[in-house]
Amino acid sequence: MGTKERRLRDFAEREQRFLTAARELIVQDGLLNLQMSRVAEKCDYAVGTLYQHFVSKEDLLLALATDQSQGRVQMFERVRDWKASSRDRMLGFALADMMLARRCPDHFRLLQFTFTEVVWGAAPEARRQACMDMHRPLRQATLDVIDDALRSGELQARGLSIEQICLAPWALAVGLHAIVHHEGLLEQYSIREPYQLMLRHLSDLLNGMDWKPLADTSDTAAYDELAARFSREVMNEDLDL
Amino acid sequence: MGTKERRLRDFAEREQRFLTAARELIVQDGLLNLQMSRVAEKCDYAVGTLYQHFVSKEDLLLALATDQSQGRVQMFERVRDWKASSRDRMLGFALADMMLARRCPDHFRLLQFTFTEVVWGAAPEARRQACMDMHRPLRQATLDVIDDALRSGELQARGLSIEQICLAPWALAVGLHAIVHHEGLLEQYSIREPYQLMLRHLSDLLNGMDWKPLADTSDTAAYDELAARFSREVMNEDLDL
DNA sequence: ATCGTTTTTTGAATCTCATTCAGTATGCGC
DNA sequence: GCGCATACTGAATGAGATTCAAAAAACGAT
Repeated sequence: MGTKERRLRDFAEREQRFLTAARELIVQDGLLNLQMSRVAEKCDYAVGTLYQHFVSKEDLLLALATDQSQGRVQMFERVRDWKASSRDRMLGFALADMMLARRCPDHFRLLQFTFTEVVWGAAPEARRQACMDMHRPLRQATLDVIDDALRSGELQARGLSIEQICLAPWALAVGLHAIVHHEGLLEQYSIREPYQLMLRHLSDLLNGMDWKPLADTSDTAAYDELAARFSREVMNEDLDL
Repeated sequence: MGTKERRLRDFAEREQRFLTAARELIVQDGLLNLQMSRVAEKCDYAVGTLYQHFVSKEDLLLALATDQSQGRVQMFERVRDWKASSRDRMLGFALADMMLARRCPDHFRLLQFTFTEVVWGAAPEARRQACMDMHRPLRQATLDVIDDALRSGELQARGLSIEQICLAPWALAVGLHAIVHHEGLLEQYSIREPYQLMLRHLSDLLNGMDWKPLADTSDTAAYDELAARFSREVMNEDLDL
């Protein structure tokens, strides 16, 4: 019976349309002004139909954040499989985020908001689980690279687990995204290229962890070169720092 | 004319009572369930009176976050003035945050929420400004320590401004707070003592920046010792890691 | 102390959405 | 074409933030 399958496919398709509409509305009017009825209207459906997909607004937001993360996950996996040193791949994760942040800064803002107690706590358990599941490979990619580094001897565990090691670059990245997307903050402190700076700080951190080969972190040309290689070999695109 | 002054004092006092009530309600029922009418009721005032102080819920939340930051600012200033190496003082900032996070984890959750586009963008400009003003000395304390380090030669700028250097530990801290306060996340990855780990990662970062004197970051006893000294000399209290 | 004026407080009414659900339509097997 | 099941609809509901006209309190001059 193919009927049921088609139904399911249609349903999934419609869900995507809702998510796309929501994304567009957020870009247009800001997260602040997102209204459920507008999302439904934009897709020419009644609100009730929208609520067949998402039991609440928080549910929708978390679903959107999860959906948007797909691209990021894929990027991270490509970075993991990149033919580059473990160290360069760690920087590669940061480069991937840089690209993404350029392409759609709203994604990180949404992520920040949905991870807030208010939204996360109000979303249904199933959706939270789905969000975690979506992010698992992203995290795994990072852990894999750390594991590679340990195995190859480029990095010493010094008593830490892979997860514990991972916390450092992870926190650095999360923090930077939060700071960057908090409008008006960085301008005030006259920091122009936060993500470029981020590469350097991450590199300093890796040096501090004694992650071989150690780098001269003040060599800005090296970052440009790495970025160029990254866009060529990972993105097949141009990325101007 | 003392009347006007007294009015102002009373007004400010009442504002504090509203903020305290809000804080208590948040602790009790969670940020999610905070209601303006409850805050007013708890103080035996009508909602309208509450709205004389805060033009919106967002305004109240941001005011609360700002108010709660006072203690943190004072701590940071005490750390800056601590008779310790610039490096230890940087770790001291992290220790101060650790204490605060223990005492009232809600503070960081609230901060995270208010810095979200949705709240920040909906709060009135004046309140945003007040929040920034409150945080300025906090940031300044960090910048001062970095400046000390540069002057004493414990740290080399290597082409970066003080603000740019500051971004690294700042992002690390913000990121860690965000991760820690996102419930259910760390447990999943079996990280038990994130803040303790944080000290080590921060220390690694400082090593990577070549911040003298370089430390053996795997020497956990050293952190305990530092923490003990911190509680004795900065807090005059006991802090168990 | 009394009165007119100004300021503050009040809380019921209003308004804005998110959310629901009784009614309607549509699809499907017979 | 019929009857059942499933999906869709959007007006009605509900929760809670916000407003504002009326009431009360504070003030200050007489």
